[in-house]
Amino acid sequence: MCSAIETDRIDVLDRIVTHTQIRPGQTVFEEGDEAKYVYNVSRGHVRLFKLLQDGRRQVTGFLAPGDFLGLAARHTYAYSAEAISDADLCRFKVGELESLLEEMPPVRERLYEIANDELAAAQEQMLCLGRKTAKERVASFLISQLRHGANCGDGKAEFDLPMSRSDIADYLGLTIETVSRTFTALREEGLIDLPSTHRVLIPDIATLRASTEA
Amino acid sequence: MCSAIETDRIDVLDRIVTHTQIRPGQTVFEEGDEAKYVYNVSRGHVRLFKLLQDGRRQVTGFLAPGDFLGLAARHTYAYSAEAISDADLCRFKVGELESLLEEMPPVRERLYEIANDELAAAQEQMLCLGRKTAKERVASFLISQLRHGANCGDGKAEFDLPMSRSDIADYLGLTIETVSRTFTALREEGLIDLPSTHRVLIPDIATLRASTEA
DNA sequence: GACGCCGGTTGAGCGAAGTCAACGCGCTTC
DNA sequence: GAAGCGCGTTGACTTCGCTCAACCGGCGTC
Repeated sequence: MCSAIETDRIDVLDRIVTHTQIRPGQTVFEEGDEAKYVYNVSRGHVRLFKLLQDGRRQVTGFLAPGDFLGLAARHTYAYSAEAISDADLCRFKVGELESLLEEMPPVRERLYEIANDELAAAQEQMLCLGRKTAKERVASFLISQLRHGANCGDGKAEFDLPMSRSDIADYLGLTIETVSRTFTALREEGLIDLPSTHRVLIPDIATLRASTEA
Repeated sequence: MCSAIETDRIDVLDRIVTHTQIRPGQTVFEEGDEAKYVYNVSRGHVRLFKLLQDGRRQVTGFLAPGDFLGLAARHTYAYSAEAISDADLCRFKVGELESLLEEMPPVRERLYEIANDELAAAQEQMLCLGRKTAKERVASFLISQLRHGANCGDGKAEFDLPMSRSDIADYLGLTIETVSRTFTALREEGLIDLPSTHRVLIPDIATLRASTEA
C-alpha cells in the first residue's frame, strides 16, 4: 500500500495515514470541496472528472493503484473523483503530509515530478481532444492504458479496461456509440481484439501506435 | 522584469539571468529539446503548442508578460514555444535556478503553485475541447483572456487579443473559419463588440460568462 | 426459468463544424 | 499609387460524429 513512498518510511507514514474503502460509483470528493486530504490509490480504479451545469461530463483522468489523488489541489479540488470499481484508498491530511515533506525533501521532489507528469499527460490529452479523429483518440487511449496492464513480451499486449464505455467516451470527448463503433472498426481492421467487453488484446503494439496519428 | 520574483531578490537573480529578444514567429524551444533553461516572459506574448506528424497543431497555452515557460519540463520540453509578437525573455539555467531555490524555499513554493494553476487550466481546457460547442469555446476563451487585459469597471471590459485567428482556432480545436464565424455570431447577438480585428469589447461580462456553458 | 434492467452494439438520419473557394482589406514594396 | 501578400470573413457544400431508436446478452430478482 502507498507504494510510491519508499518502504523504509512506511512506519512514519503509518502515523498520519487513514485507510478507507469505497464502492463503485461512490464519491471521494467533489469539485469545489475544500482540499483537506491527499489520497493514494492502493486497490481499484478511480475516475476524475468535471461537469457542466447541464450534465455534460469531461473525464480528465483515470487512476490505478499507486496513483495519487488531490496532490495538485490548492485550497479546493479542481475536479470530482469517484471510484470505478471497489477501491481502497490511503488518506493523508494535507497539513500533516506537508510537515512530513519538510523532513523528506526527496519525497517532495518526487511529488513535484508526479505533478509534472500529470501536466504533460494533460497536454497530450488536449492534443487528442482538439485535433485527433475518433479512431486516433481511441487508439491513443488504448496505447496510454498499456503501461498499467500486463504487457506480454514481443509486440503483443493484453489487459483489462476497468472503466465503462461511457467513461471512455467522456474521457475522449466522444459519445458511447462512437466509442463502440470505433472499437468494432479497430477489431475489424485487426488492430485489436476484444476477448470480452472489458478486455483488450493488441496483437501488434507498433501498428496500433501508428494509427494514433497521421 | 521577471516580475514574479520578489523585488528584493533581483540582485541575486541578476547573477544567473540572461536576457534575450525574439521576433514574431521565432522559436524559443521545440518539443523534445533538452530542457536546459527556464524562461520568464518580460515583454510580448508567446504560444505553446504540440504538433502531429501531418502538421495538425494544438496550441496548449498563451503566455503574457510575467508568465513562466519551461518550468514543468523534465529532461525534455513537452511542447514547442514560439513568440507571437516581439518578445523579451529572461533565461535561467535550470541547474542554477535549482540551487537558487535551495536558498529560497518560498520561491520554490510559488513555482509549485504556478505549476498547479497550469494543471487546473489544462483540465479546464480539456472540458472545453471535449464537451463544449464552438460558441461556448470562444466565449470561454474570451473570458479567460480577460485577466490579462484592462478591465474597465462595472460589467464592461476591453482588451487586445495578441494572437491570430489561426492561433485561437488551434487553441480551441476549431478551424479558422469557425472561429471567425463564431466571433461574428457573438457580435450579432450583442455579446461582444470587435472595434478592430485584434481588439474585443465585452459590454456585459456576466452575460458572456453565462454563454460559456449550458 | 421468466422478467426486467443495465451496459454495450448496431442502424438510420441529422446537424455542427470542416472543407474548399471566393473575396475584401490593410500593409508593404517598388 | 499599383501590385502583391497575408490575414480575416463569408458562402456553398460535405462529412464526421451525434442523436434517436432498436436490439442483444448477461445478470440479478422473484
